[in-house]
Amino acid sequence: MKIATWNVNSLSVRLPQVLDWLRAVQPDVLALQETKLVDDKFPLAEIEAAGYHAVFAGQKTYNGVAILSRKIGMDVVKDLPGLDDPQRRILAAAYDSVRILNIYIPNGEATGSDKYQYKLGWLEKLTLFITEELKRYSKLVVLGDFNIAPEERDVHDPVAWEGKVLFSAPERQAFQRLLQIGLCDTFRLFDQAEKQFSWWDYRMNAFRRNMGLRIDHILASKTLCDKCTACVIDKMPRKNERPSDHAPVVAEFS
DNA sequence: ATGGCGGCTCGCAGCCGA
Repeated sequence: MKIATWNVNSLSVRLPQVLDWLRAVQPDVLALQETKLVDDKFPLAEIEAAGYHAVFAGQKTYNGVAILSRKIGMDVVKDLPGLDDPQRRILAAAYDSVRILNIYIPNGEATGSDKYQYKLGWLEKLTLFITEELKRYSKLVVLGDFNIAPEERDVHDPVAWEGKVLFSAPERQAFQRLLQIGLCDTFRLFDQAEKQFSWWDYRMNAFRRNMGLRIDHILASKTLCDKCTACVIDKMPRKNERPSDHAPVVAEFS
């Protein structure tokens, strides 16, 4: 089973690239973030024509998440329990015994800002929700745009980023808590080349200079980590004309 | 120190992202 995540930064702009990528990579599940589309405008016909089902939770201009899948999703959840939040940042669905939890964690703007507090609160509620989901599903995948670089090796310039949003201690601790409650970072189950990132700023030729961060992740429960055979970042779509600033991440399970 | 790019909108300037 091939499971992927991609922050597309507008699905209406990136739809042709997503369809090309589905054809080339043939994932069983693709979790999308930042669709930036209300549900009425979700391109369901094009996605079904490509051989995929879809569940989606959209809003205007910002955020928006979707899961494309070969099978039909069941037990769909679109809200983070305990948080009254109009922002569409979470989408869970079950595919047979495999639970997929697609998340777009808030950016946080800057440490100390209101948005940073919102991010930390969101992470607390997320941790509680995952704890409950693990009780219901032994095969759980939590994937998406985490907006957290977990370790120094996930940052092109850790000295410059020290204490900054996306790499601050409270955010990294929240990420570690997700590992403590029973998830593994599938990317780190395998030997990886150095300086592997999933996001590069559009500015300053950051992609060409590989000035990036690894902030898009695929975490899995113990049962699935034992079955994980690969996890890679696919940089090819970042080389497209009009690319998303994020690259897809792909994990495979036997 | 700033803004740099790209996508969005009750749009043509200002916001947000990371």
